[in-house]
Amino acid sequence: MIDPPHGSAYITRMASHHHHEHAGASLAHAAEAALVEAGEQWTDMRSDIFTVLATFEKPASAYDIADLVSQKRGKRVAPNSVYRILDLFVATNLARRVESANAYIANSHPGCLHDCIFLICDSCGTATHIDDDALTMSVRAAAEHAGFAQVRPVIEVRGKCADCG
Amino acid sequence: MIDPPHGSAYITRMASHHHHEHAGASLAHAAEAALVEAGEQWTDMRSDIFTVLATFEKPASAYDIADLVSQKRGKRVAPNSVYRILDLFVATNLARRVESANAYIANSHPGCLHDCIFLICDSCGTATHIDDDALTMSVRAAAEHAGFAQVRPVIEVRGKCADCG
DNA sequence: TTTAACGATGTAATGTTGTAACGTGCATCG
DNA sequence: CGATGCACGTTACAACATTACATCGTTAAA
Repeated sequence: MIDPPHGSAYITRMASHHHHEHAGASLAHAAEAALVEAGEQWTDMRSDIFTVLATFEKPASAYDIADLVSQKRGKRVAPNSVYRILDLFVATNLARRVESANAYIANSHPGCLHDCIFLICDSCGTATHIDDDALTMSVRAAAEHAGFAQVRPVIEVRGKCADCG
Repeated sequence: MIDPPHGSAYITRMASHHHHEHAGASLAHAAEAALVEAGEQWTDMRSDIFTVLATFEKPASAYDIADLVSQKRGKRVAPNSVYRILDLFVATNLARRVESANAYIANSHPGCLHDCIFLICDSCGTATHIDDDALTMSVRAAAEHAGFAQVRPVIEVRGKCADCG
């Protein structure tokens, strides 16, 4: 039940700012750069998994990814392998886990560290994210004030998105 | 993957204030009162499940509860039955789901509606909660500003508690 | 008083999410 | 060459959650 969330030694500081919202190939390149920067390899498998994750219109479960990558490769890829790589992605900030959906989402600006706020639509399942450092810092501060250390905020909002109104 | 979180028609407004932190039998009584108030029955099964949940020192999974209640009754209680009742408890605000732990926790002041902030220790698994309406209202506001409606904030912080420092 | 309806719980099966343990292939480097 | 390390494969299983349907007891209608 204790579920030490995929933390790591990789992420150590809050990045200073400037957002490039990447998409498609550009995002994959940014991801590759970030991973290499972290001293990890950008393999075909990792590339495929990242692409599927980034292309998926909603938060993707490990099994969603396993299925799609299996198709793409014409060979079964076990969930196990997907989890390994997702854990790496989360540790290196290439992806985020959406706790309330047991699913993952690609980070559209890797290299940029935030406590994201995710908005997940209960109707269509899509997720968007907000960056509001003032808010997330307040949450961190509140937790630290309560004696917590090494805090990792999980801030998600379930609801109905504008489209599903 | 879409995971419309155990919402319901029961909870419709934000309560005005005054906290009584209940414990033990007092809490069970408060829970019973709240459930009856909501037009539901306070059965033996519900009582047993609530007691186990309230007594459990950490967020309890449905299976944790199923095991303990089974012991107590000397008869197997299926997870299924536990989930049903947990869903009811969440709907009536007698309990909360801790999304990042796939587990549940008793509400120590049922009848009092909040967006709780949970602090979960990655070492010992215990959870505490903070009520900070200013903060949670800001999160709600941010989500609504992004076009979301019927929002249900999920605010949890993983970290190391003071004891595990 | 039978019987219909309903709510709560039981039973069984199955689906989904997540981990553990161990094996294989391949590159690098002494 | 052989050792090491890393990525990935394979198998099995554990943990979490839902579905469909059956049973039982109480209440309400006929």
